[in-house]
Amino acid sequence: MGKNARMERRERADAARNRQAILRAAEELLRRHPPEQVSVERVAAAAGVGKGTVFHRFGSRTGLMLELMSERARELEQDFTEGPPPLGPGADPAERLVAFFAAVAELAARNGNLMSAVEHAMVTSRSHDEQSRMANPIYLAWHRHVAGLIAEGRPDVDAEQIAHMLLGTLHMEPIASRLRAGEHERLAAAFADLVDGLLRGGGG
Amino acid sequence: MGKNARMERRERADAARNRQAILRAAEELLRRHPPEQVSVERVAAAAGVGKGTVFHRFGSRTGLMLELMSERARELEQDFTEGPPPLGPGADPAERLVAFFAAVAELAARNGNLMSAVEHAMVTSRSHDEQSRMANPIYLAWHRHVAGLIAEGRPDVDAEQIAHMLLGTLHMEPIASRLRAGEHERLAAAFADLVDGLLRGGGG
DNA sequence: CTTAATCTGAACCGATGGTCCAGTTAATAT
DNA sequence: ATATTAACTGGACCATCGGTTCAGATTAAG
Repeated sequence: MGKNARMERRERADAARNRQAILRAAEELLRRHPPEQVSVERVAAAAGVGKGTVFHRFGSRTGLMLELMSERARELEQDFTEGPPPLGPGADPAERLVAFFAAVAELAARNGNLMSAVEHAMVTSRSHDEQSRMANPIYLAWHRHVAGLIAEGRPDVDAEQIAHMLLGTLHMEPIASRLRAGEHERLAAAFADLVDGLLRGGGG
Repeated sequence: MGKNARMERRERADAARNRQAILRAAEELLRRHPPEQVSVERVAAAAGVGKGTVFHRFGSRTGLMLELMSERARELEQDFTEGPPPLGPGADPAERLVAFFAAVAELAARNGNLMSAVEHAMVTSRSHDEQSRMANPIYLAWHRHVAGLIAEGRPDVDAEQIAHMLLGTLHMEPIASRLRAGEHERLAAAFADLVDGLLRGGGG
């Protein structure tokens, strides 16, 4: 086949430009305003495009937020699946879990309202497609990772369930607001206490 | 003073009747449908009253959901503040915490979507008053209780923060759906593992 | 019965997520 | 260059929702 003859109909140049404009505009708005004040229309206006374009590109408000989150999460995923310890393989499960939550907390803090923005988008979505958290690939990957580490350290507990619980803590308003206030280290410390107790206290 | 001369302008009979009709209708709808499908308008229709009446009585959608939740939570609060162990005073903190979460899980399971309904109402509220979780008296009471028990058992950790985290787990969709499926015992067990590790593992 | 306060409910409002589609534009074939 | 075509664009439009308004109905008190 010639030069990549399949060629998959690449995204057009103007489309790519607008996609970036939209993502960056959303990012900027989220940095300055709580998620419920960042409507699709405002994002579109800030990006200098029409509302229809946003939906054409991202399918829904949720799709946009998810894409934004993916950008940030991809690197982290790389790190915890194949990076160096304590995030990556090598360290013991408790250490890795603590490191993972610290990393997530920092990611969330750096991006203002991203975590709650995704949450907010899902809850307020009026679209028909399955917007369940379980359909969110990022959440799935995180859950698999956390559940795996828990099971490794404590084969006797319901790792899947507890993983959901631990991940759930990130969506809480009282937590999110602390994140926004830059207190992610205080959060990470609290996580560490929880995880330490769980993995080192009981059955290990 | 005469027979309760202050007399406080009691709620009118028709108003009281409608209040009950609205609460029961909301309860019933919530039992059959996810919270995002239970609009104020549907509740009003099911109760046989106008939409305006609902808002007059409860102020907002959030107010209605909160009232519904309060009905259920009042009894529980009594139990854990002055009831017999293991919920009430007397048992050790770890036991009381586990019992508390088991009770909350059961309460939530019995009422289908109540927990997520309150959450949903708060997030989608367009009203101007402070709808922060911290303004929710039930949440406040629960948080105070949980934080107190944690601090009692582990004076070395950030009890306030961890209390937020533990309570936060109740709002997650994956958790809520398990609650709806009646798996509150599985949830309670997971809670127990978390709490046990925390209170008995580390510094106790 | 009169009166005054309270309650009621349907029309109305503003905002939002999402859809539609006629016109525009970039990539490809000629 | 030009023609062709598929993809892209954006603003008008829609349905729904939480919430407000207010004129008329209803209840309780005097």
